Amino acid sequence: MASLQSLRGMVDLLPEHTPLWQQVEATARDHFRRAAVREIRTPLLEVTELFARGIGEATDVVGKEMYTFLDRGERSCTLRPEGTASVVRAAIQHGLLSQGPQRLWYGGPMFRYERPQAGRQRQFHQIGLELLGFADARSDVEAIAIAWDLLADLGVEGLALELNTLGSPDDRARYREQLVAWLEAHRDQLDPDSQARIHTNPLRVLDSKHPDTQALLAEAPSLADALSAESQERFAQVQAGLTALAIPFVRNPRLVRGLDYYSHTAFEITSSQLGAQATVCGGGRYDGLVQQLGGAATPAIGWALGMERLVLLLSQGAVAPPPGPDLYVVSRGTLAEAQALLLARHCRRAGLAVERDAGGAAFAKQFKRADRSGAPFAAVIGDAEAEAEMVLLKDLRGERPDERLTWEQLLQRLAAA
RNA sequence: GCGGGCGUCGCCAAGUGGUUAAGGCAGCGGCUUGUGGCGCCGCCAUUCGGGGGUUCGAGUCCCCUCGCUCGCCCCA
Repeated sequence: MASLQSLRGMVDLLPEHTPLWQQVEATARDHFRRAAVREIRTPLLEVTELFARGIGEATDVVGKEMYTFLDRGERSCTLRPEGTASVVRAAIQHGLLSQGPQRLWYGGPMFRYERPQAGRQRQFHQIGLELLGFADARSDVEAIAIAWDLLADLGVEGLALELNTLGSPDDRARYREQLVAWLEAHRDQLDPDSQARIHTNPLRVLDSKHPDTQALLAEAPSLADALSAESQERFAQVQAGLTALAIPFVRNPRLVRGLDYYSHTAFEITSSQLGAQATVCGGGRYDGLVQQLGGAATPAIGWALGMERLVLLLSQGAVAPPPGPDLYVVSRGTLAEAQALLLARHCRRAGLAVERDAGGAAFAKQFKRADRSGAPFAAVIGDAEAEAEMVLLKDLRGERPDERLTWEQLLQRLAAA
């Protein structure tokens, strides 16, 4: 085939699917508005170092999934693989944080060079929340609640909130040492992937899907035991807060998350109906990131929600057929066709959705197209109507007889319909 | 990066080595030159993702390649 195609993993969203996306976006916007969260938009392209430093060199995202290239100035640029690093960078760059805590949301395409599969594309879309400058456990609860309520309001069912704590950076460092030592001692019993991660990303080993490794891990030192009293108390507060809001959750001690910047609360909202890529929304606390990217030490929590996966869940229900226009204008004759364009504009200015037949076709054909457009009414202008500056209103769905009307009468009739 | 499945018209789809590649939907034209939804008639793939090979002969067999898809990995 000589014809051009979209790049692998880059998906077109066709007109029949955009209404559902628009509905999700509108609902999300409304939830953010009600939660006093403001939108921020950042570039799709950033210097590579932002992600290398922010997400972590050892992560899969940075190590093998980034769209990175040299621009004409020989700078290494990367198409953003996630949103948080960019938002934090922008907040630092523009001094947002010196104006107090920031409640921000963002949305848009992200890029990860992976093998596509169900619920996974190379260009995909996220909506995300970032609460910058909030340290309290209550902000963790609030962030999660915003995601939970949004999903519930959209009518997604069968979701599970999985919750874990990664502890403070100190807890994590201490635990990491214990874990590495233990993994080292059992190296030969681990699967190859896990062996490779012992030093680069030991916590990820805990989440290995390998059955043998998983069985072995039952003996490993647990993160929970390494937590300081403060971290434990903090985690208890988060759980109590969720319980107070009647948001059900499941503790998952193996939930680690792939990005380096997380600490304390980590969570995922999953659905069993998504196939292998079950996470709809994932996030957590990242108290160290702002500082790591050159800002003042600032606690923060956030999450990102995968639009494609969410839409996948939503479209498992019945999809409403796209609405047709309010009016379809049919015309024949030179004068009439000129008037049809004027009439269409007149009605559009009055707020109606109007489709005008390209004209030229046989009259019968035009009515056929009018019918298929889904419009409830057709406005007919022929030579006779054009001379008199009238239109014939035809009821395409009901039994009402044709009416000969002036343009203003037409608008009134349609407004009443 | 590694496995499995698949690739015939815009969509669905028959066809399993033998002359001209069914059919349905959509589209276009007509029956009906100012009136649609139903019906009827006609048109709509020199070609089976692409390239090689086997054969007298290939959409049908073999090889390579590209793409789609599901899974691993990872994550939204």
